[in-house]
Amino acid sequence: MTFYKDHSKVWVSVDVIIFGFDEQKLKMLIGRRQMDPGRGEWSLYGGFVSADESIDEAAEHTLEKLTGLNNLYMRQVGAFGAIDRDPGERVISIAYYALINVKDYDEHLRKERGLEWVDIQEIPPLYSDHNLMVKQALKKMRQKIKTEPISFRLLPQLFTLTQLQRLYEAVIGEEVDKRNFRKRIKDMDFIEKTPLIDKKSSKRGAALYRFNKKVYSEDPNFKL
Amino acid sequence: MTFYKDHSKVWVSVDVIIFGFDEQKLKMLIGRRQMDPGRGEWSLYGGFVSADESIDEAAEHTLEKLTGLNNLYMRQVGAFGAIDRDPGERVISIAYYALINVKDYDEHLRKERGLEWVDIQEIPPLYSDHNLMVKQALKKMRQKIKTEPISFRLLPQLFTLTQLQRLYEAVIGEEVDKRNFRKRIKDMDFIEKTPLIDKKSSKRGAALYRFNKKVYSEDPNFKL
DNA sequence: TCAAAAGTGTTAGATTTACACCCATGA
DNA sequence: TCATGGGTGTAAATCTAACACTTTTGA
Repeated sequence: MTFYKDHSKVWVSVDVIIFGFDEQKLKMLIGRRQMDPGRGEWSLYGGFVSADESIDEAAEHTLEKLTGLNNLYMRQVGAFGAIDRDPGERVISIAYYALINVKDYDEHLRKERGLEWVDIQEIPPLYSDHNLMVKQALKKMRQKIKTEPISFRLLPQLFTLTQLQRLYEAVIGEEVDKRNFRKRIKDMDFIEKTPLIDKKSSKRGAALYRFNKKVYSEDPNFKL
Repeated sequence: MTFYKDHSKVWVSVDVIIFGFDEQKLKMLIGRRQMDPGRGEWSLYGGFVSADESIDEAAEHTLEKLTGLNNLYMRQVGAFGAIDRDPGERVISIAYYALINVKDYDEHLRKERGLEWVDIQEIPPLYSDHNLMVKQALKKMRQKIKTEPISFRLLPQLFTLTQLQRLYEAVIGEEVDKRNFRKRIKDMDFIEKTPLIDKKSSKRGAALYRFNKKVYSEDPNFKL
């Protein structure tokens, strides 16, 4: 408290947008806000940043509290700081988005928390500026999915090319040509065909693929 | 102080990265830090977010204090919140970058403030995590310049195609073919040729162009 | 036997890249 | 007159987009 004491402090929170894919549509998790102000409104899940954690850690803790999962793909969307964005007090919030495979998410936990998966196309009005956060998160994610293989984070470990295509379409919001899509996938060495066949989705069966992280990280692009 | 009083507050600052173009190279403004901790280190210019301003306003105020200019192009880079990022106290900082035309910037003011234009290629170690902020800002800006006409913010109102090309090259960090570059510019209706000729840069003289904001905003892409 | 999803190539069009010379002028 | 930067077009290569039929098999 010695250096900056002439300046005032503010509350800083994180809000996490959790995207999931249910084989058809891109969805996100929202819940009814459990505290005042705004109790009962649809809202993102958030938490305050405390003194002993970085903002990224705060986001991870929030996400883990909510999903029971960690090590999920998560990226910062940005800081939101309009003076009156929160109807109660001055709070600056940093938004993050995370990607999960819906099946990894415990339905029991979901119900206990009173959370719902809602279609990206049908997001209701949310608390505070959360709709804006979601809009920006979607924009970032659409950008990302074109340059990085984040799709895998939204699918089971093994997936069919049709699943991958449906996901891609759901994210970018338009249909793509099957043959052209598969051609592009074939060029990506980090998407490996396995000898396994999925028989659930069709009578004929579809080859299961998986993401090979090692191959990807050796790619000149390396990230993750 | 009624709703969130169980949570602790933190200091929030903004740091502004000011990019400029001096006809040859992309540069940014840095100065010697005027306060403890870190007094004397090279640093971005920043300021604390006070209770009566949004974070965007805080950034604008900071920028105006620094340059005497307002209405500059500015975008948020993101929030930086490692616990010990600031050597003095816990401070979360939100970075912004702004674009200015170096000639609009008062040299007198620059000297008074003890600021220097440094080449993007030769940025010295900066205070705290400021190098990281700059790195991310550059990445964002390089992205942007490919999809939006932000170049104009770094050039005088009237400019030659060679200037525009030099700027573009300085930003993306590689040379481009003159004929191909000019072909692309010709397709952009919002870059208008004026009847004026610049005689400073060559004996023959080069046509001066200008950015037509109206045409651009009628473009299907509309932004700014 | 047939409905439903899987799988597979080719061609035309659009976009991108590479490349070299003449022009106008002030010094 | 010559050195300097301004200005211009074409062809090859690459990338993208459009498009339709055969296969497998469980019901």
